[in-house]
Amino acid sequence: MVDLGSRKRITIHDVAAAAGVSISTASKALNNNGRMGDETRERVKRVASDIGFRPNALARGLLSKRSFTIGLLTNDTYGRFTLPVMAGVSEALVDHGVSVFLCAIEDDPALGQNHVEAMLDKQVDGIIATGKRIDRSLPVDLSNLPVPVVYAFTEGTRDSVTFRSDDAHGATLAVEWLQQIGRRRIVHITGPKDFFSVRERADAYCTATGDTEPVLYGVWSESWGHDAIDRLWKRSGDRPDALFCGNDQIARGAVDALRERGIKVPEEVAVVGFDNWEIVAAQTRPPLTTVDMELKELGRQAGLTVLALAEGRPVKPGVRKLPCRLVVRQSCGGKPSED
Amino acid sequence: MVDLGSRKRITIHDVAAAAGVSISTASKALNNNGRMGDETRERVKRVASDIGFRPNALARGLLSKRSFTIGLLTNDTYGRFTLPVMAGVSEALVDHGVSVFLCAIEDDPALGQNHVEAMLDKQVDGIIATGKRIDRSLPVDLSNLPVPVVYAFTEGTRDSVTFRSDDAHGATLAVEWLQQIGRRRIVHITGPKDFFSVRERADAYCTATGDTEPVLYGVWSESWGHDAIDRLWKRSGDRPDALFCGNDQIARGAVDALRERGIKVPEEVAVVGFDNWEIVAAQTRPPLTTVDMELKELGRQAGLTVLALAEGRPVKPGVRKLPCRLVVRQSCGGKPSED
DNA sequence: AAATTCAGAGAAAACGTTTTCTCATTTGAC
DNA sequence: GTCAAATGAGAAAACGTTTTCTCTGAATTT
Repeated sequence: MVDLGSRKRITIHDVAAAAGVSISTASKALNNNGRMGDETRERVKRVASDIGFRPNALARGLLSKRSFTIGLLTNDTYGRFTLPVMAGVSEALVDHGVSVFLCAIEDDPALGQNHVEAMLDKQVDGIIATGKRIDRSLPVDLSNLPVPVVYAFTEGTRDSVTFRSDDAHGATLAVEWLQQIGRRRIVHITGPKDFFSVRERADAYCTATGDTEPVLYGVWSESWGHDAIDRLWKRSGDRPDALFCGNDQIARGAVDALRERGIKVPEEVAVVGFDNWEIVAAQTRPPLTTVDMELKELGRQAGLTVLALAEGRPVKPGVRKLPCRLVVRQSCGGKPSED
Repeated sequence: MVDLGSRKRITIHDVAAAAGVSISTASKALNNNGRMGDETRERVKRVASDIGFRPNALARGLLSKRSFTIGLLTNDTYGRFTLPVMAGVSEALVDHGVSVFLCAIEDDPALGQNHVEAMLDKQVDGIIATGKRIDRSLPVDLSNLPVPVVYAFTEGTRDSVTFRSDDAHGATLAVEWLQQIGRRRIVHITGPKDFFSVRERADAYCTATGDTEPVLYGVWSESWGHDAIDRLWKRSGDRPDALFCGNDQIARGAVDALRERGIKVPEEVAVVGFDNWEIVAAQTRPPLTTVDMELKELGRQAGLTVLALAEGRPVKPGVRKLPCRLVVRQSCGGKPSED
C-alpha cells in the first residue's frame, strides 16, 4: 500500500506555540504588519521557517476572498493554440502565487457549464477564455459571472477585454520580407474564407502587394497546399516566385509539391508560412520562414490583465491586437539556419 | 471599465433565512443527512436552487480536508504526451467535481519546487506527475509529500504507483500486423538507444521477427527517417519490404524518402509508425498506420487512482503497463481509409 | 400517569487564517 | 510627578461550511 507518512500539516498554531506567542502575533509577524518588537518578529519568522510552516490557502482565501487561482477555459483540443497561451499565463502568474486550472471543454456546452461551475465553486479569482480561432466564441456563456473574464484568441463579449494577434501585421511582415528579397509575383494560399483571420491576412496581403494578386482559398491542410501548387502550375501565364501561405501546414504541402516538381525552394520560389508551429515549420525541408503570433506573450498579458481585474484595478475594455514576429528559417533564403 | 455586477455571493445563510430555518438545518437538508421533516428538507432544497446557491468549496475544503483539486505536473513543453494524458485525467475527474491544476515546469527544478509548493498550499488532494519519456523523472522530488502522488508516463519512485504504456506490446502489434500482410523483410528504424522505450520496442521487434533483423538507431526526427532510407538503399543485399518506425516523425521521413525514390508505399514497402500523433500520422501521404499508446486511457486511470488514494482507499504500488492499440491507415495497405 | 424513546430543529464548535479591538505597560512632555 | 501618547502583544470576531451536541415536545411504552 502507498504510505503518505500521514504527516500532520503544520498550522500557525504550531508556529505560535513554538515561538511562545499568540496566534495573532504569529500571523502579524509573518505578514509584516501589526506592531511588535523586532526581536519577536524575527523569532516568529525563524521558527516558522524552521518547522516548515506554509499557510493554508483555503483558510486564507476564505477570509480574503482571493483564492490565488484562475481558470483557463479552452475548446482547442489539439492544444495547438492553447499550450503557448497557457505557458504565457502560467509564467506570468506563478510569480504572484497564482495557479491555473486548465479546462478543456471541446465544443460541449454542458461540459463547459460543468467546468465553469466547478471553478466558481472553487472561488477562482478570474477566468481566461481561449480557443482555436478568434472569430468564434466558446460554447458557454461567461457574460454574467461574479469573477472577471478575459478573452484570449477567442471571441469575447461586448465590453470585455480581448487579446488577439494582429494578423494584418503578420501578413504585412511576410509580404514585405518577400518583397525585400526581390520577389514580385507573390501568391497567397490560405484557409477557408469564413475565418476572419483569413480575410484579414488576405486584405493585408492585397494592400502590401498593391494589386489584387491571386488569393487561393482552401482548407488548413498539407494536401490543400499540395493541390494549390498543382493548380498554379497547370494554368498559363507567369508562375509565382514566392508564396505566402495561411498556415505552416499549407506551406509544407506547397514546399513538398514544389520539390516533387523539381522546383527549388527558396531559389526559384520563396515560401513563408504562418503560425510557427515548430513541429511542422522546423521539420519542413527547407525549414519554413514563418509568422509567429506570439501566443505566449498574448497569454502573459491575458494573465496579468485578469489578475489586475481580480485585484480591482481598472482595465479598459476592448480588443487588443498584439504584433506578430517573423521567424526566419531557410525557405526564403536570407538568413542561414537559426535553430 | 469592466463591470462585474458586484453580485454578492449567495451563502448558506441566505438559504437558511429564505427558508426560515437555521443554518445547521439548511446544511443538513442540502447534504441529505441529519433528521428533519420531509417537507422541511424539500423546502430548503427548493429555496437553495431558486436563489442559485452553490456551496463555497474553500469553506467546505477547510473542514473536510478535501479540496477537490489535483495537480498535474509535467516537463513536456510541447504537450505531445501531456495533452492526451491531461484529457484523460480531466475526463475521469470532472464527474467527481475535481478540477486540475496544470503546471508546466520545463526542466527547471526551482520552478518545479515553486509549483509544487503552490499546489500544496492550495491543499491539492493529490498530484499526478507526467513527462516526455518513461525512463526519466521530473526535476523535483515528490517522494515525501503529504498528498498522494501518481506517476504517468514518467519515472516514479520505488513504492509509488506508476502508469506507462506497454511498448513491447505495441511493437509486437506492429510487427505481427506486417507479418500478417505477408511482409518478411522488416526493418526497424528508431530513436536513440538510451531511451528505455527504444530498447524495449527493439527487443520486442527482435522477438517477433525471430532473428536479429537490422535495427537502425538514430534520433526522433523526420530527417533521420529520410537518412535511414538512404542508408538502407545504398547498401547491398535484400531491400526491406516493410519498415517499423520508432515514431511517426521517423516514419514520415522514411515515407517521404521512399516516394522520392519512386518506391510505392504500401505496395513495395509497408510502413508502421509509433505514437499516432495525428498531425504527423494523418498528414503523411499515405496516412500512417501506427501504434497508439492510449495515453488518454492512461491519464484516466492515473486520475482515478490518485482519487482513490486521496479518499484513503488502498492501492497496490507498482508499475502498470497499459496495452497499445494499432491504428490502421493506409501505409500498410490492408484496411482502406478510416478517418 | 410517569418514564422512555424519538423526531425535529437549533446552538455551538471546528477548520486555519487575518484583522480589528482592547489592554497593559513604557516612554516622553510639561 | 502627572498625563498623553506610543508600544507590544493578546482576545475575539470573521470568513462559509459541516458536524456534534443539546433541547423541546410529542408519541410510545410501562
